[in-house]
Amino acid sequence: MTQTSFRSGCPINLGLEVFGDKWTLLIIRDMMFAGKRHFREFPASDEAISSNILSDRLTMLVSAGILTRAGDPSHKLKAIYSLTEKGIDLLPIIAQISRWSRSYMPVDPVLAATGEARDKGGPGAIDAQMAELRRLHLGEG
Amino acid sequence: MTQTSFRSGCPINLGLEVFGDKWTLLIIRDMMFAGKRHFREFPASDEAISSNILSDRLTMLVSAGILTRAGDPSHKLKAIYSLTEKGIDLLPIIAQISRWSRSYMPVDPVLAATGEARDKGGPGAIDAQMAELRRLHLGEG
DNA sequence: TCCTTTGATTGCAAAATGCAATCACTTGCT
DNA sequence: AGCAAGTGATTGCATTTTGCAATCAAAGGA
Repeated sequence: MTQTSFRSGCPINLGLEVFGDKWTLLIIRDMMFAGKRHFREFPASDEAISSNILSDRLTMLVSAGILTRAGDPSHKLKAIYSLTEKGIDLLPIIAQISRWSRSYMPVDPVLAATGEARDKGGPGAIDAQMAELRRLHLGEG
Repeated sequence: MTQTSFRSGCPINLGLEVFGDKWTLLIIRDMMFAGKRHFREFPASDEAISSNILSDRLTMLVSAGILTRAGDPSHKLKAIYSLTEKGIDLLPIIAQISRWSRSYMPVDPVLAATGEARDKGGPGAIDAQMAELRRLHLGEG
């Protein structure tokens, strides 16, 4: 009985059951845009995630197949988190959330700049960033 | 002091602070794809939202400017919820969540069909559905 | 040896969720 | 007029999740 029971088979619902909370996509954001790969890097963001929630979400994301966890060869206590293709493919969702917020919410202009540049670049800009993420995170499989 | 204090001015975060939970986007989904406009229609969905949470989210969505609430002229107790432009503009986010789930989650094929058709129609299909939602929800302002 | 860094875990208060029952009011039917 | 059904919620209460600070064991660096 290791089967998770979902509330429904609706695609919208299934996505929300995985990342429908206030923290999960911020972790993905930090990995994608700030290059964070180590546990202790995440609480440094403005939203200041606490370590218990961070630990919970990282474990969930690994078990969901969105991240992988590997040991750092140089430091035995250090873990390196990487995006999988499933994780990298969250970028279009994040880009749309960014676009929506830049239209309707009081965003910080400095933080909005990266999203504006991406929009200006068209669909090709997202594809390019996804290709770069594949290089960084799936480099040697 | 009616100002909500956000965790940060990051566009991703600001979106999550509004709809980053397991229910809000399902309500929007039901309005967009099932044409639901009345309180008692929502709990009929597979996920079976309970009335206290539904009430809380509808109030929040109205105060966030994503929905409007109007009385039904024929029934004094009946309320009609409508999407605003800000709400209609959530469709591209929902479409991306749908696309991601159809790639990576065990979606119900019947429920996935509408998303597949939308993808097959390209960006024009989303624009067309948004135009139709404007007609239905913003018809007479 | 001791101090720092690492990825967490623990304890506890506060908030959110989930579920069932109930509410005040209106409508439709007879 | 009377009464059942339908309306958008609210209430009470148990469970779960969140938020915050302190702490942990293992490893590395000096």
